[in-house]
Amino acid sequence: MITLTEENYIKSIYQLGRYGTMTVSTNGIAEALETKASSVTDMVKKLAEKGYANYKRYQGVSLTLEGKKIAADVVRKHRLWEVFLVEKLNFTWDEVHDIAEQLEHIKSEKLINELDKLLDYPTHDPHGDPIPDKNGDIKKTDKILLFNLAENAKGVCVGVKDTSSSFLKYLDKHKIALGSEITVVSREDFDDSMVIQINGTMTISISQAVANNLFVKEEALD
Amino acid sequence: MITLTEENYIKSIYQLGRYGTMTVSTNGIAEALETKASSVTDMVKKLAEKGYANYKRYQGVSLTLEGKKIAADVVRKHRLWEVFLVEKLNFTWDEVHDIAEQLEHIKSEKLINELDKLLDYPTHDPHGDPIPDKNGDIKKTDKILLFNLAENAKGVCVGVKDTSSSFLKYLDKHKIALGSEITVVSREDFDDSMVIQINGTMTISISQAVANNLFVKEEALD
DNA sequence: AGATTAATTTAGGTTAATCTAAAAATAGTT
DNA sequence: AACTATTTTTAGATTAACCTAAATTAATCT
Repeated sequence: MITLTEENYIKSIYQLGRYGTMTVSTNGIAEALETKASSVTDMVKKLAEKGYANYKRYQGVSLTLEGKKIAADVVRKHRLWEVFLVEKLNFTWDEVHDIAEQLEHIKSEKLINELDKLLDYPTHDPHGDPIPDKNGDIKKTDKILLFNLAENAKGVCVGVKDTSSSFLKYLDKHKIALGSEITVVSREDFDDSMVIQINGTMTISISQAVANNLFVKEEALD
Repeated sequence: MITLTEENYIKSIYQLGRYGTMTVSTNGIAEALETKASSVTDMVKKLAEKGYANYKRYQGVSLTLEGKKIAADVVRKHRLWEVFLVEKLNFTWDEVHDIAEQLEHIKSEKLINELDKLLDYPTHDPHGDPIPDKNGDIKKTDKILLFNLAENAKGVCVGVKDTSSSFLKYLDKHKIALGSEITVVSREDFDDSMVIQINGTMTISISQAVANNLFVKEEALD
């Protein structure tokens, strides 16, 4: 049996280590989970004993195959619930994270499969993040940060890196949503800000912080 | 802040004490929660300290107003989720209890209100139990046990007392569901079994155990 | 390479929720 | 009313998850 806390640690290791492939530091986990490094050491030992993680002291942690399976499952549930909240219960994308954080731990295979069906098998959550399938596989898209688009280049908004409520509300305010077409009108060397046009209409100036937290899929120029 | 465990104890006290009005015994709670009486004593003290329960040693427990509010809220969530599982996710009434037991602890007022709306404000769960409203009030129906129906009397099935999977599957097998019309054809003094007719067609003999776990609303005779 | 800094681990302790076994209070019975 | 049985409570331990402070290992920088 796996506890809720263990699941959260495994999920963190999975996400910090780019879907479980890389090795993760004790401090990194501690920061992500808002806990202390010493607590992480304890837990990581336990996860290793249980066969969910590979761990040698001072060498960082990674997940075993079994650990990755568990992590992908939790992430799958988290993201499906987020879709549910937005699609069926009128939540906005900045409201769903904390609730999905609770719902991701509900245990029932039938529940999650039926939810998947109800939502018509979505591939991405409301923030554009991919939803792992039943086997834990995720479809990778070739998204890049808006910051890396050249002047005059065009892209479609496909995701956000920062999912904080304040950032998402900022995007809402400026009518930037998943699917919006963004054109880089000009870039400013001085402060790395850029002027962009949204869906061919509104033109605004955005800071480097914004451009570095918005994923786009680049489009061919006309 | 209230913990998951505290919520479960409060819910038990609420349900064992007929929606929080009566006093409940330590052993009763222990049995309901499959734990030991000594654990119950500890927890009940804590609940009293926190203002959720009234407790004097050796005198049993009851809920304060605040405790009742919390309990009703948990029960409301449990039953709404059960409706959701059956109505939207193709679950049968014998499958929903354990999952609702997990879902009832999810904390989000908006979530539960939106769920309520999605389900079109149901008043009863799939087993016929009433769903408390936002204020914790429940609509009481004048249901009686099938066992208490006289010969030739008619009733409509409105609920089950035993919600175990085996009992619910028994009912499914004999095509007894909420809303079914049941006529008492005859009663047997010897073993307290009775012969009933379901929806004017199928006639079967049921044991006292069955008749004592099925709630009906009596109908006037023709 | 040696010294300093940073990251990680160990040691020892705390809290919530549980348990067993023993003691105390209540309830039931003659 | 006294004795017995049952229920409930107390006392003392255990486990999971956490913490602080000190010790250790690794990384970085002259």
